[in-house]
Order: sequence, then C-alpha cells, then structure tokens
Amino acid sequence: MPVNSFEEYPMSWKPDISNITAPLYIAIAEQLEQDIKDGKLSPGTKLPPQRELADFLDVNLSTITRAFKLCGQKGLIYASIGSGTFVSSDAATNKILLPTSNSAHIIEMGSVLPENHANEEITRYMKKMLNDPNFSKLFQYGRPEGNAWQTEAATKLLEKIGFQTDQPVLLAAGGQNAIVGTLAALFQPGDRIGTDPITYAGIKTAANMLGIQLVAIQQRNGEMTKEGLLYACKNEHIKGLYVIPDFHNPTTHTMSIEARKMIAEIARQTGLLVIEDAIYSLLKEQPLAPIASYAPNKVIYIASVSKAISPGLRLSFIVTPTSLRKKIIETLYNINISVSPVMVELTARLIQDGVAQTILEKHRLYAKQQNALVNQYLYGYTVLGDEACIFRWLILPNKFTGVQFELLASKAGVQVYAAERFAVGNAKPVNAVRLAVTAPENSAQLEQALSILKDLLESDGDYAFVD
Amino acid sequence: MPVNSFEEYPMSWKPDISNITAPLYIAIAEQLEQDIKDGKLSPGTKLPPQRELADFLDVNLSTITRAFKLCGQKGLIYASIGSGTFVSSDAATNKILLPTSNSAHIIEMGSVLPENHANEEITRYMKKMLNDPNFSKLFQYGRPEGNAWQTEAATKLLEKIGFQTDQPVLLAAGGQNAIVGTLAALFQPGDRIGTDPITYAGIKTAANMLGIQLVAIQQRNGEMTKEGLLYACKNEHIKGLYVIPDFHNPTTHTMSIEARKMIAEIARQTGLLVIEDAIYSLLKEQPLAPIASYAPNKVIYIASVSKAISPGLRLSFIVTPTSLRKKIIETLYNINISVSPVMVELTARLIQDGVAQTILEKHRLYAKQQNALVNQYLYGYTVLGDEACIFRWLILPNKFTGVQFELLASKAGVQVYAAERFAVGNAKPVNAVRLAVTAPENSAQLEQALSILKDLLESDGDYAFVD
DNA sequence: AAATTTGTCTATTTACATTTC
DNA sequence: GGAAATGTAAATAGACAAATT
Repeated sequence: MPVNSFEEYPMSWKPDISNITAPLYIAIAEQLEQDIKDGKLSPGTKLPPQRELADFLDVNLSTITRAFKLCGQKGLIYASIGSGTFVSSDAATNKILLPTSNSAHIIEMGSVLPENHANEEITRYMKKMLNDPNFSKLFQYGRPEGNAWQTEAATKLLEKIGFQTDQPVLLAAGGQNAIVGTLAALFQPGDRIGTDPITYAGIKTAANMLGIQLVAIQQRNGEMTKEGLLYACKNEHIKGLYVIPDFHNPTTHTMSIEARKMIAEIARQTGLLVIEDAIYSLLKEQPLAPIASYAPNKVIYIASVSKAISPGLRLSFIVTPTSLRKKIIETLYNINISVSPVMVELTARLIQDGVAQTILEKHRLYAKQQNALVNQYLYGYTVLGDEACIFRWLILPNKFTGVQFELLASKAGVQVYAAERFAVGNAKPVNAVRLAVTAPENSAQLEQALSILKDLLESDGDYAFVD
Repeated sequence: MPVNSFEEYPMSWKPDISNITAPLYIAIAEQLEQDIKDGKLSPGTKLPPQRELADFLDVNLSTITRAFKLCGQKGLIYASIGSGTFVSSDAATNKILLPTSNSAHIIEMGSVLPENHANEEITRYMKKMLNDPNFSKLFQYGRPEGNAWQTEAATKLLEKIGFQTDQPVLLAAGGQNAIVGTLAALFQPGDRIGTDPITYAGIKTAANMLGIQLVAIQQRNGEMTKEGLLYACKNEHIKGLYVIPDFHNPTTHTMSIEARKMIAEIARQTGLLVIEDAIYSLLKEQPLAPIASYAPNKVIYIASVSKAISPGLRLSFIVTPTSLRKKIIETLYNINISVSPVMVELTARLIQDGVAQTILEKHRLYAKQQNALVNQYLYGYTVLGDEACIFRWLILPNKFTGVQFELLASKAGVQVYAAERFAVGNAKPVNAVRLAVTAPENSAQLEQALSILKDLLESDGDYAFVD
C-alpha cells in the first residue's frame, strides 16, 4: 500500500481528528454519524476504503474497521467486500411510522390502519363477555402460553390461513412485539439477518435497537432468489431471515409457492432461522401454505390479529420450533410479563364463536371498495396490490423520488410513505410510495386524497425540487 | 510474570482447549459457561487470574479477557480489579418467577401476586364504560403518550404518591415492560448499571437480555452508601442506577429521605441516569418524596398499576427527563407499538372517578390482615416488612441457606423464593427467603402455608442437606 | 507507602476471504 | 483467470488504573 495514496483518491469523506479526546475509533465513528445525520454525506455515498482512510488519518486499519462496525450496528452504513462501504439509503428518514398526533389537517394514508367500523362488533361482544361470572379472574397475571382453550382458538384461526400445526402457540402483544421478542431471544448484537431489499420498517427499528444488522437478499420478480439467499448464507454469514409471505409490506407481493419451498429447504439445509411474518395472511381468501409448514423446525411463524380483526386487541400468535420454545417464552416473559388476559380471552371467544370471521369478511369487503376507488382515480398509473390488500404500492413516474413525492403530498394534505423508509442496505430504492387505503376515515376522505395525489402525479414535477 | 507460575497456583478451573475448532476466545467462554451450568464451578468460586489462565493455556492475556467478557455479559461471572473474577451467586438459579402452571398442589408464596378480590370492582366499572358510545374507538391503535385526559389521570395518581410533575407521562405495558424499554433506550450492550446487592430479579433478566452488566453498590443499613455509589461511578464506570425506593423487592426496605437526596445529588453531579422503580410506592400510605422530585433531569420514574390496582391492566406510567423523552418514546413504540387503549382508558377512568383509590384501600386492608397472620405464625423469627407490604423477607436461621429452604418448602408444598434468586454480583447473599403474603388464594391457605414453614424453621435443619 | 496483583481498554499485527477489474 | 481491492476477524502487544498485600 503506497504511502499517501489518498492524494490520488477522490476522498468522499475527510474526517478531522486533529483535536479529539475520546478514543480514536469512537471519535471517528461519532464524526461519521454526525456527518451522515447532518446530510454532509448523503444516502448511497461510497466511503473511502478503510485502508485509504487509515492512511489518510495515519491510524491503523483495524481502528477504522472498528469505527465502521459501530456505525454499521446503528444501520448508518452498509459494507460489502470488494465493493466498499456505503451510507445507508434510509439514514436520513425518520423512524416512527404512526400518524403524528398533531396532523389534524392531513389525510392519513401513511400508517396502515385497518378500518374502524368493525370495532363496534367487538364492543358488542365484549359486553356479552363481561357478564360471565368468572370475568374478574382475567385481571390477574397471565402467561405467555395462555390456556388450552385460548391456544385452541388461535390454532383454529391459523387453520383458516391454511396452516395446520400441533405446536401450541405463544402469545405476544401484537406483531411488532412478537418480532422484537423473537429477535431478542434468538440473536445477538452483531448477528446478521437477511430481508427483502424493501421491507417492513419495524424490522429495521427492531434490529437497530438490538444491534442486529440487516442484509438485503437479491431478488428476482419481487422475491428472494435461491442464489441470493445461498450467497448471503455463505458470504454474509446471516443467521436468520425475515420474510412476509403474503401481501409483502410495502410492495404487496405474495410469495410464490416455489419460493416458499425454496426458503424452507435452505433453512433445513443451512440451519438458517426464518421469521415468517404472516401479518397480512389472514386478509387473503385463499392463502398459500406458509413456509413454516415446510420447515416447522426452522421457522418462527407470527400471526397478528391487528390487521385482520382489530389493532386494539394488541395480540399476536407465535408458532415456534420446539427447540426454541423455552427461550422465546423466557424472552417474552422478560419483555411483557404477560399479554393482557382480557384481550386474549376476548380474542379467543371472537374466534371460537365465529365473530372473527364475520369481522374479517367486513374488512375484506371494505378493502375491495376502497381499492376500487384507488383503481378508478389512479387509472393509468402502476399501483401494485390485490383488491383485498389494505395498502397499495404506487410506482412513481421518473420525475419523482419517493421522498420527494412524500414531501409534496404531505404539503398538499396527504400523508404517504416513501420507498426510502422501507429500504435495507445501500441500494437506491425504486421511486414509489405506499398508500394505506383503509386509513382515511371514510370513502369521501379517501377520494379527496386520491384526487390530490393524482394532481401531483400529473403535475410537471418541477416543484419536486422546490423546498 | 514467571513462566509456568501456574504450577504453584491452585487453579480452580482448568479448561481443556486441546481439540477445538471455534476461535479460541469463544471456545474458552463456552467451556466456562458449560462448567458453570454443569455445576463444576459453584457460585462464588474464584477463577484463576486472567494472566495465570493465559499462561496455563499458552494464549494471550487479551484472549482470556475477551472470553471472560462474553461470560460477564451473560451475567455468569463478575470481576473486580485487584480481587479477581468470581462465578455469580445466581448462576444456577432459574430465571422465570411466575407461578409454574403445573403446580396444582403447591401453595404460591413465591410470585408477588396482589389479591384477586378487588378485580370485581374493576369488572363492574368496565361494564359501565362499555356503554359509552365512543368505546369502539378504543380498538384502534394508541400511542405511547396516550391522550391528555389519560395523562392527567396518571398525573393525579402520581400526586397521591407525593410526586408532582409537570412532565406528561408515557405509557408502557406494565413495570417490567417499562424497565426493558428504558434500558433498551438508554443503554448499550456492555454498559454497566448499579443496583442493590439483592434486587428485583426482573432487572437481572432484562439486563441480561440486553447485554447490560449489573454492579452491586455497597450498602449500609439496607441502602446504598454515598461512598459506594461514588466508587462505582468512578471505578466501575456505571452509566445508570436502578433503585426501588419504597418496599424494596425483596428486602422490603424503604429508602430514607437522606439516601434519596444523596442519590439525586450524585446523579446531578455525575450524569448518572437513575431508574426509579416505584412499583410498590402506591401501597404506602405516607410515601416519601421520590428521587425523581430531587433530580427530575436525571431520573426515569416508573409507576405500575399492577400491584396497586390490578395486574390485568398491564399498564405502567413513565416520567422521563425531557431530554430523554423522544428516545424512550421511540423505543417503547418499537417494542409495543402501543399499550392497549382499552386498558389505558379503563385505568384513567378508575383513577379519575376515585375507584382506584377504593381498590387501593381494599388492598391495604387485605395486606394488613395477611401480615397479621404472618406475624402470628412466625412469631420469634425475623420477618422484615411493613404491614402494608404485600411480601415479607424472612431471615433464616443459620442452618439454612435460602436455596436449601426454598427446596425444602417446595417439597413440603409451599413455594417461596430464595435470596439467591435476587442476588447481583458474586457475594453470597444472606440466608433469607421472600414470602408473597397476598399470593395464596385466601387466609386459610396462607395459614396452612405458614404452618408448614414454621415446622420447617423449627426442624433441626439436618434434612436441609438431604436431596 | 510501595510493590504487586489483577482486570480493562485501545491499538496493532497478521491472516484470510471475497469481490472487482 | 489472476492480481488487486476491499472488508472481516482473531490474536497480540502495550499501556493503564485500581485494589490488594
């Protein structure tokens, strides 16, 4: 390595460590973090090679490696051998995806909220349940395993998605809670997990919190390829995989049966642990068999009732391989102590008495109606997504990036979420935004929002670059 | 360092790394972990100094340091400079502290469960609430901040404990959930947090899960000393402190006002972040001002309704310094998305309408009754704890260790928890067990349990050593 | 009070594996 | 296909600071 070779190098980043107090590697990491957050280094920027930086700063190569590792664990940068290190594509986008409370005058199509009307059904049912003389017992502590009758109800629900299992389910407080619990139970800081290049933002924040790194797996036709997956196993040393088989969030893609079998096979062969997030599977009328059914010893299957029945129940079901069950129970206990027994019982009864099914059908019908409006207003544009899916994926004309369009829409009074929010790794995501079609309060509001979006799409896009 | 000095050393642990595949430091850590779990190394054992081990195995000193660090993060060993490294005193005790579901024939005095009767009051109140025409809205998503009216109710409750704050509270799904959220938000793997030498087991499992190390702070008269705390700040580099000011779990100690002020002062001076777990504070009729009131910018205050009102509500309130609020909200959102809005609203109404107060008084009355029975049956023994405290701390005669007594009691049909379950660090804890006085189903069952315990205490203790 | 013991931390050396060109 | 580029990881060296004796 020639001395001072950096002089011939177009150094994209030149940190200044002339006056620092902290240890070198921390000071370098902090400066890198600051420069990314300040926007001095924009998403996708290739950083100088570690050796060049070391040379430039006159420190040891490993000192840079260590500094980069810190930033990597925070999800700020992604590295790949041979190519270099890059600033993450989502380094700048903010993290919370719930409707902001002060957004009174903006129509919500960002957060995926199921419609509100079916909740009246649940209220009616709850009243009935309160007359049970044993109801008060539900205000004691529960357990992550629930009781036999509740577990049976959960199993019934899973059968509706075409998933037959003899494993008793575990309970968590919603899908995200189940994901965090599973990740915390099975992985260590520094471990790597494969995901789609565009995926549910919650897995990103969860991994980030636990120091787990996400690795984007190569795709073809919207799903992971065998080569890509094997490559990541062998070369990126991924220990786990996170997938959404049905109505993938945010791209709406439903995974083919071949891909499901392929992932199951690789999991069995390599020992990869698969987290199968069946968050939207219940919305499908004819769902394909889940990956878990092909590799029950390697797949942690998570089904949430939030999108299919009601978010207020704060409940999800986890089917785990027997060997991992104890560890996951301990971790869930550690995070939650228990799920609200009232909600568990309520949900179990809704299922056992068929009310859940009724609600589900209501949801599907409503989704179809709203999607018809979307198709009507955005006719001519590429808006991916099945009529039963409660969000859609709008591919933007080239004149907009997702972030630009999100900003424009927000100023025009509609909240949508840009592809960048869902991006893993350093690849620039497609120009797209996600539309939550059941989030507006009613059809009239949805139509108003769609009309605004359509106008934006048809504008010349010049003001995409105005502040 | 003399070569082969280990020959003069009574090596307490001689690992065998003759045929290993993994990296050295991992292999050493794994062997240490296995030997501790297999009981080959018992709690309190002093391990050979790192240099001796390195010499013995003919590896570099740092390789041992790294191996020990792995085990330290798992809570298996504790080290202190100058003295050496020791096997943790709780390395063998199991982790889950909920009643085991298959324990039909054993009287529960292990887990601290509040009495069940007040829950009927809550059920009645819930019925009333269900008639509200807006009830269905509670089945949508909530936010970690709740709404203004709910926050106001929480603030009212806190005022009852003598804590006036103008900070709006945050919501978490119970005390443990709040602790995990706070730890995950504010600390990194490898960070250290000070605790009492005997403390709530949940902080141990939470820290363990997040790779955070606990450091026992020196005590005098059952509370932390200023010297001990300053020492740990300076020499153990603790970044946080976990304390239970009222009815400390499991010792029942209530912290003096001087100690509260002292901790607040040190927090202000050194930047230490204090997690104040006010889990039992509501049970006190005249609680002292919390530490948070003396150092609002340094204390994260957690109040749970589980013990004071009902565990089934799965709700806790967090008061945070303004500067940490955003980070904690993000982390709570990441773990829970939201707390059940139904439970938040129910709790808020219970408080606003004074029902919470009624329930609280019922709980206190019941605790007094049960404690009177404890005093009567165990007259002559040292059973620490106020009449309003729902657990007691039984100091055992020297013939029993806590673990021995727990085992004996369990065989005799009573579940109690040994001091070892609560121990932090490598010091051998006092001979004591915790008795959950409101956990048995009724007074008759409590009397039966107390009678059994009394017989055991009066036995010669010889069979303490029988399997 | 000084020397020794002991754990901790950062930076360095060295080897390695993969990707790019 | 081979050389160069590039990131990763383990083991080592050395300095440091606190506690013990």
